[in-house]
Amino acid sequence: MFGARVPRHRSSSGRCPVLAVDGASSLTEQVIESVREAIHSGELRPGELYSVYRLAAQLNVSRTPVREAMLRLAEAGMVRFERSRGFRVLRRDPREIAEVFHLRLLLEVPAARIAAGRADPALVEAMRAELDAMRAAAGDHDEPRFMRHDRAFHELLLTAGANRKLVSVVGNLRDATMTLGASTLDRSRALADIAAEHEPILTAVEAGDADATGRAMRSHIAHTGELLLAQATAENGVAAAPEDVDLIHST
Amino acid sequence: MFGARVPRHRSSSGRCPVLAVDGASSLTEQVIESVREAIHSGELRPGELYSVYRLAAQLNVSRTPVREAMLRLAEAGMVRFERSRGFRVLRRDPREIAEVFHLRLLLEVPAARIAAGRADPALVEAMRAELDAMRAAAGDHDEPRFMRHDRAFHELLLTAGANRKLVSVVGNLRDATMTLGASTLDRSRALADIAAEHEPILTAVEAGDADATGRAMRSHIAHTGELLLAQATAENGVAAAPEDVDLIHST
DNA sequence: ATCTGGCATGTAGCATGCTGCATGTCAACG
DNA sequence: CGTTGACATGCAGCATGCTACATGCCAGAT
Repeated sequence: MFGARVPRHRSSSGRCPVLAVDGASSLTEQVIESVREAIHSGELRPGELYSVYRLAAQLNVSRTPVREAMLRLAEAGMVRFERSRGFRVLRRDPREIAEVFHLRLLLEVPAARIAAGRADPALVEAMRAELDAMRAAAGDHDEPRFMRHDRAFHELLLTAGANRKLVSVVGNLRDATMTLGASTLDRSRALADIAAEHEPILTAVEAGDADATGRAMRSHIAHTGELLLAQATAENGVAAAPEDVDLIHST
Repeated sequence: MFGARVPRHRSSSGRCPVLAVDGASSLTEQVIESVREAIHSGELRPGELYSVYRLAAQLNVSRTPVREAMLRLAEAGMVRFERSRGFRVLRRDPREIAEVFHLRLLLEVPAARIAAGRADPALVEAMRAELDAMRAAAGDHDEPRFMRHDRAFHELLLTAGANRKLVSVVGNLRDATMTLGASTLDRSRALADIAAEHEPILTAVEAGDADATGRAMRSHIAHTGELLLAQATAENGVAAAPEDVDLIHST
């Protein structure tokens, strides 16, 4: 299990004197991160019942930060509390994946168009750096690292779109899809493909071409959505519902 | 102050035996609602420092549910914790209003178009009922009631658009703007105006005309955004930044 | 064999004690 | 009069005790 990742506290009460391991300031945030990873890695399985008690014991912290962490995850829809029984990791159904990508299309395409109108050499350079990092991560089959740089690439562009709220909403949407079980598909190929899709986006931004940027972004997000949708349906052992696929393309 | 709104607990520890007052199941949720209202009514003012300690005493509950409530509000961006100092109600700057309405345009207009294609007599009837209730509330100058029905009207339409995630995201965006101080503008007129703007939306939906529905929704949301933006700038005593106004119309 | 009721077990939720820390205050010192 | 530094105050954050409740299990009754 993922025990003892969080620093040990003193025998009795009192603030933990160990400096923050993650750079995260509070125990609660560290627990959130641990649980996120545990879900992503499959240590915490959807559908199963868990309890704050046991989790706290495994993580070597008291129940309070665990409880607060789970409450926040519950609010994000990753988990559901059941009164007097425990909490359950929610299963990501394909429907939800489709919905998230529908929203990302609605938000990120216009944002990218706006950002393209404000092409800035520094921005382009930063995005190029992230794209290179993505390719490197794809080569190493390092999915977590790939996801980080993918996210950074998109955030750079969105931030240039100058709507902070939009950036945070899209960030939450990404979080919602990052909790799929570990992807065991032929990621090696898929990662490289996805990285390649970012090239036309960057080119269009560099040229200050809003239309082209929008088109490139649309096709990239739609494609990513299809990949994840296929993966999710495969995990659940069902076929992808046509209306879910349509939802992604209904923009 | 808003003390003693939450049921009194027993002298020492133990679960509060009083049945839930609000219909809300947990104390935490009741506190959230109390604080929401207090912010909206001006009892809790932006910029001021408050503490979980004092708030818990005023509400007659222990610190835990208050803390949890404030953490959730902090995550929603309504409040910010400052280490070892307390928490602060955040001021809604005009910029944020503009951003929220920009997002609502990006999301609600397409959603309304989709929903219009699935016009359903029951839906139209339900929306008409909400619209009537809005007009009645506007007549009574009952802003909270008006807001409830306004929200219900939009949610009916969005739900018909068949993207649950979109409904919840838009709901969060609404929450983010509902924390403006009590509006003391000539609401009486503004409320009636806003209600009237819903009529063309309803008509277009009834006709199953996606284009018209989208246009009506766009102009309604843009107008509402302008109103709130003007109100926010008036509160802060500054003029509305042109780029904020542009943001709303940049869709 | 089937039903039933009480009890053991484990849980969420709330109350409360405790600690380190940020800040304000004020006295002693330059 | 300005500076500094020890102390008082009040805070968030964590640990932990306690209660009501949901559920499973098993003994005893039918």
